[in-house]
Amino acid sequence: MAFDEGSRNLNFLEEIITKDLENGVTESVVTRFPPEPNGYLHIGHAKSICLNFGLAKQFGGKCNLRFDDTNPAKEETEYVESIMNDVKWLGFEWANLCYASDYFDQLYQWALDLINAGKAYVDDQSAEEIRQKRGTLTKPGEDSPYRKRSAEENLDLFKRMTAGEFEEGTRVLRAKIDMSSNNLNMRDPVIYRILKRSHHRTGDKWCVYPMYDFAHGYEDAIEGVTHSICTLEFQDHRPLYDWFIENVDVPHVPHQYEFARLNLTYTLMSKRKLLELVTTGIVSGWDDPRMPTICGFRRRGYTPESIRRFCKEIGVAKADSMAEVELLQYCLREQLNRTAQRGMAVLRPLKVVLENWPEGFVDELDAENNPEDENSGSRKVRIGKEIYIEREDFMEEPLKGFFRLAPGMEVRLKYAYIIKCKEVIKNESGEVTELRCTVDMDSRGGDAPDGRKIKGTLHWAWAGEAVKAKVNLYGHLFTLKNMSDMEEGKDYKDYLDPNSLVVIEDALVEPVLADAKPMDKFQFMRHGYFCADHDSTPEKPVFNLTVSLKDSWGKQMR
RNA sequence: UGGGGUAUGGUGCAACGGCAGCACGCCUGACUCUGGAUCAGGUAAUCUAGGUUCAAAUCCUGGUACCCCAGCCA
Repeated sequence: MAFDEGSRNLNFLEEIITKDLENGVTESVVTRFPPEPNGYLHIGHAKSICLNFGLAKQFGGKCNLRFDDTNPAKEETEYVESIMNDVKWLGFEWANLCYASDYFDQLYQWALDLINAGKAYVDDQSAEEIRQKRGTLTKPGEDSPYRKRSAEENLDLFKRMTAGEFEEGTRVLRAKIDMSSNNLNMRDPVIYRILKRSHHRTGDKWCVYPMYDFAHGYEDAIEGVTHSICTLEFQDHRPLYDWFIENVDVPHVPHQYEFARLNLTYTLMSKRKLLELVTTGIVSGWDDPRMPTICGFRRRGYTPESIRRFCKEIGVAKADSMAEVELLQYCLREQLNRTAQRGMAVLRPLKVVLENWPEGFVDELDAENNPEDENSGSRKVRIGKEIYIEREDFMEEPLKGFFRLAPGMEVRLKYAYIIKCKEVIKNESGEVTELRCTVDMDSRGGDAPDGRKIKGTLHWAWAGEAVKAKVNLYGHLFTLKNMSDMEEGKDYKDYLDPNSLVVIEDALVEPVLADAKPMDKFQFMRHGYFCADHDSTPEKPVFNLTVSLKDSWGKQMR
């Protein structure tokens, strides 16, 4: 029996680590999260972050944040800052902050070692020639005519490449492995290319830069990484990863393991396409609340806890899979229900006049801040003769099962009084513009003195102190559940949901909500969770819909 | 048509030769001053064909389907 009862139910990575620790393959665990600073982090990265930092923490090890900045053509400082910020926000601390570029000297030395050992050569072929001679999936490649160069000649040429003597694209350094390998990655992969670009950290020091396959394992070796965790598409690269490690003297031998990346319904995860959404102005920026970026989720009002919880709930395996956004939303609601301050906001106001309300009278009532949290206390809400209710809480001809307001029907105003609809006032075009109701003045607090049951309870806003607010209602950016199911000839832009953002300019919110500080989170009762946008002010409050409440009536209506 | 992977309810993950389980979703019902939350219940799965075994999701053999690989990207 390989495992006792206590070690059951581990995911495959935990199993590997547990075994390695038990068998003395390693004494402690070192992982790393290795983003390329060429874009913003998204929810897919969050899975990797939770795995790498989480595993290290779980086994008492360390996890480094390492920028894999080997391609100066694509990388920028703006991205490294956003990445650090996002990782911290998610709640993780790195043991060391590392950059692949810090290892360029060592990497270069190892390249020289490979050349000296006859295991790397300078190829003068063009990119096109190299591609053609690589062969195909079914046909082996051909050796380069430059493959047999002497170590001396290779050394000379490579040093001259490094000195900037040759133009970009004219020469590369390749590993000498096997042009007939079934694994295309082993067909003499390019390991250094000439790039006359300024690097965000090393400036103009280099004009040759290492390729990912060559560099990555060495970076792990330098940092003492024990378990180098990456996504499935690198499985074919593992023999190469091992080859580089085996063919020079490294301080430590790391191993690579692969897991299935996250796919999410209604969500695009491609860095390139996300960049395009930003640059074409389809969204307002990387942190548009509809973006699946970490900063997008943050601005949308998601919490780091909920994202971590989600990453835990989806688990980790090697089978391609598609997680449902509903699970993410569940994780968020689960937390916000316990923690979010409640408030009343009327998104689409309909005026209601309480006909028998004493003229000039203003009542003040207690309202719980959060019924799920007994320590949250209460606040005062005030009410007078003229109030507003939600337009959709009134139906002139109520459908079966509609237990809100309708002519002749009674309903309770949350925390306040029971009212009854007496009269419907419309404008010339037949639109309902105002309701005339009577109020049961003996029902203060919400309970009928005669004990009659009132099924419907509505949220409301008193005209005397409600504050006008802007509310952004966000939904899925795309209409397609599985974005890889796009029809032939169609583009992801063909699936944009025109209603992914609905702006409400004149919602009415109670005063506590208007006082919100940017990023404060609330439950707008009977609507959902909202957070104050980062440019919200008490004079002009702006709220973003984070996630709606579950709505069984609305579902029934659909 | 080469190589590398993966197949368990609608979705995601367990079960490591011994009663297929958990979560989300969905559907009932109870309760409710949020049609929320909560509570109780229900629905629903081992890709396929053989074989080994008292016993197979698990082991063996043969199929099938899907994903990845022909960047001087990572």
